[in-house]
Amino acid sequence: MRAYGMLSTVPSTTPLSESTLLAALAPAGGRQSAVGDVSDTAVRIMLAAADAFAQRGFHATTTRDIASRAGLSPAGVYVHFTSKEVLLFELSRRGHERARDLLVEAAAAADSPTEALRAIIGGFSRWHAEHYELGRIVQFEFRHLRPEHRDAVLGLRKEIDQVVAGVLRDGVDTGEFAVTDVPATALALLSMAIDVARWYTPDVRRTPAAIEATYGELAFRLVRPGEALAASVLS
Amino acid sequence: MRAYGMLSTVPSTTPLSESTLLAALAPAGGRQSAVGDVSDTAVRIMLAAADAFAQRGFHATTTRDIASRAGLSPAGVYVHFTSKEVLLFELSRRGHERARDLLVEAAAAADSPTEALRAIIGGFSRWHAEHYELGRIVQFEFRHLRPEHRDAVLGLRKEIDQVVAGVLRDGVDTGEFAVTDVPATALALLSMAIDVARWYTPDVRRTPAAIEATYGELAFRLVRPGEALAASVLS
DNA sequence: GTCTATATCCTGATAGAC
DNA sequence: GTCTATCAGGATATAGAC
Repeated sequence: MRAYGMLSTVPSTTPLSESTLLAALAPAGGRQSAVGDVSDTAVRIMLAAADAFAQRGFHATTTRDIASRAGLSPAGVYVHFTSKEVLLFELSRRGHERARDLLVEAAAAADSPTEALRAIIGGFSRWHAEHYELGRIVQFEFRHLRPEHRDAVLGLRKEIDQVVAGVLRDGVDTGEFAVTDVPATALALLSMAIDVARWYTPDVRRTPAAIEATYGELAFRLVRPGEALAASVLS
Repeated sequence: MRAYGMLSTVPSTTPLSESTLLAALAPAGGRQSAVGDVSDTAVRIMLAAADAFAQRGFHATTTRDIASRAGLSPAGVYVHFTSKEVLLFELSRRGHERARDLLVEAAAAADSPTEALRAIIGGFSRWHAEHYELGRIVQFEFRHLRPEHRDAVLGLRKEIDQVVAGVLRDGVDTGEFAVTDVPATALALLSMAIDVARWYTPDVRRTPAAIEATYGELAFRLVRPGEALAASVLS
């Protein structure tokens, strides 16, 4: 994410425009089944669970719910996932990985910290709208993971933090940004994007594309230098 | 919230510095019992439920959990609240009312839109840290309310939105702010503050007071005019 | 790999004594 | 207003036939 322009053959908008939950679960180059190395039935179960978890929450969702949405008997789920919590973990892990990949790719493809910031915060916000179901699971069902699974996901969350903080530091170095507290600003930027998953529904008037543009712009406003500082940089 | 300076005898920091969950549940002038018109036992139950709901979520909390934390038998709860969901509603309603009151008072006590914005976003953020338990219930357990209770709370949420949007419009009118999309900016500002309840715990290094200062400052950065616009206002 | 059937335990809420 | 005891149903997960 520091080598701006080096990977610019990867257009930053392509990975951000996928619109199905299935796409959000799939790794970038997956091919064998729809989602990497798992069976189609397992994918059907994950999609059913994602739907239910996002709609009602982890603990309000029953294994019978998931099974019947996936067209299976209650017992059929356990051939593919050893427990309901493991199913949550799989969704959470894949969702975090996908979100992180989007950020890393968008940052790498940008030609400047300003472009990178717009791309990552705009793209992250759009992702939380387009995939608001998976986004809710990733962001709001986290605490229902068992400790070992929580720890695994925490590592991915730190990577996401680091992408944002890295772009901010780069922009401070080039003078494009004036940020007094990089970790706090990174956190606030992520908060704006994460919260999209809370309020967004397909009924809402704003489109994911509009959200991308608006939040990319708001992100830049939050870090741009003020009048005095801008003047000193320009002189 | 438009009569800046009219209520400046009410210091804006007083309502923001209360630090117990009990204080967050109490209406500003309540006196009879600790929390308005309800019995001490009902308050004990609400505190126990708030603790449990914030820690584990509504559906993962059992009525036996709540009862034992409140020092009651499982049946004892039902004398004071007719169902677990009604208990959630009471917490949610009181929490929303308290948060709204803080915003309204902080906005009214400020001498300018700039001060008002710092006070409401800083104060709202601080509230979500100091009362992160009630904050989580208010912000993240909302969907587990029954439809009629959700509707009641939705009205309060709209009032909160309106306070923020009103301050933004006032600042645009005076030229202190340059905001292209008031509803979107109000939403993003609220997102920053709301998300504090998700990540804050007492273990975290930032204090609620530091969060208030940081987020008040970030809020202003998001709306301040750019160089060109600032110059035209000053000339 | 999927089913039917079921074990085992837990859930929200209530009945009725004190 | 609080208790003990309990209802009636639902929860996750497993056993064993096909």
